[in-house]
Amino acid sequence: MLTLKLLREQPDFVIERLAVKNFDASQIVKDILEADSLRRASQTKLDSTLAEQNQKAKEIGMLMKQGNKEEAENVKKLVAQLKEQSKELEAQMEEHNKAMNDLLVLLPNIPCAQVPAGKTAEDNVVVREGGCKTTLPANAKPHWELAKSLDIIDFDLGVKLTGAGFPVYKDKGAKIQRALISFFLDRNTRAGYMEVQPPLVVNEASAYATGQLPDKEGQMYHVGLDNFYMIPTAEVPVTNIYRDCIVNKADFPIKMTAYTQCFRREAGSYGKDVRGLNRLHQFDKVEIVQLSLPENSYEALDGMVKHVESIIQELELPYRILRLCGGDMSFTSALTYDFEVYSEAQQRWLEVSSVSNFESFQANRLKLRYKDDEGKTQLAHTLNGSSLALPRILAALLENHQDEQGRIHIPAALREYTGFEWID
RNA sequence: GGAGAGGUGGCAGAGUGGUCGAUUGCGGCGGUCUUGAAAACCGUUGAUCUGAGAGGAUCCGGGGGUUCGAAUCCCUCCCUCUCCGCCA
Repeated sequence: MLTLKLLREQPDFVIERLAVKNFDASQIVKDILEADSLRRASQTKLDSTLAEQNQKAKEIGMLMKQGNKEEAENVKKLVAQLKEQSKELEAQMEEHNKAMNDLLVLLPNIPCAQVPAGKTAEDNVVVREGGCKTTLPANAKPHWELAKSLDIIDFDLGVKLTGAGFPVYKDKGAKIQRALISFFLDRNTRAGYMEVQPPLVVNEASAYATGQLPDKEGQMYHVGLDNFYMIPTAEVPVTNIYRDCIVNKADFPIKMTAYTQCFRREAGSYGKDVRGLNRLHQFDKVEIVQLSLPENSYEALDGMVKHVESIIQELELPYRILRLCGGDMSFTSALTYDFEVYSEAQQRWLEVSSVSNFESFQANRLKLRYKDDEGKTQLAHTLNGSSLALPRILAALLENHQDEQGRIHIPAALREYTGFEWID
């Protein structure tokens, strides 16, 4: 959520920047400012009415003590009138307040200056490419075929147990999952991220604070009996650790990493883009989260990008880093870098990580703040990224490290975790 | 699942109808002392909204009610803890 302060002080700037996200904010901004001034006007009136009530109440107390009952009764009548007025004013104020908030949540985060204009994924800017170019055998297969022939991931069995999008990992398939999780967590903690193990279901307040509610309700699994939501990403519980907190300035940056399973309903998805491991209802991901002072958040973002890059390099995968254009960015992000790994077998780039700076957009809803040097409360910045998501990394490993016999060669960095060099 | 207790400022913990936004302790910050630190002592220290400011308003789990006046009384919902039961 954008801050009201920004909208009040620089409405034209907000409109101009949101245009980069192809969002026409002019009407909404105008309506918000109007609701805001109505709200303030009614609050001022309400406050002075209440102040008068408070004063009269004290007066009555004094009169009662002095035994001046008659006068006290007169004042009581006055207060009764004021009370009616204030009830009306309060209702007015709440109405304007609600109108304002309803509009406020419609505005996406403003993209930072580095965000390129553009409408679709085509307009994203390639920052750099790297990693090991692989030359695949002529008979290279997509990962779902490899997984089947090696019998390490059983999609059909998952359908039997649960449904599509819930694969069963078997044998070395299960082992490599565990290896990847440990490998990622170790790399992250080595880079200064504290490992946390949060709950996999959260309450409404948490889902609201990171922005999954109210608008993305249909994308989460909901445990109706207890009104819990299954987390779509570790970002939700981990970022919420600092909900409603005023953090000591000296404690920044706060760096956390968490492995969790993630649950996404992915309603409406279909087709070849979702084949195999490309899109699942339940998947494993290791997330990194940073809470930062505003002045340091872009430096922190660069650090996260370099960190994720180093892990992909260790996995010997061909990759590229994209700076997302305005049209392809998420609602909440101010700047996003996507990592993609090339799948020769599928002839396309697969997104394996997305690293974003949300500036104060998330912190505003979270009420995550710190005291600046003047003792004023300020919103912190939040950032997060996958480091990394398992299914697509596994898909990329299978496809890029296959040989002509359909065996998979495990990259050196992973072998101490897997305990084997080949999946065959 | 059954029974009971309770939700107050960063934490602990008083407060049961009016001068309570709230005693006190710890922690934090500033100072005195010290070569420096500790200890001791002194001072200071909640958030949000509103206002140019002085100030004003709101907040004692959430919502509603009683009252001229509620942290305090009533209703309701939520949550936490303890004991019993069940159990990885």
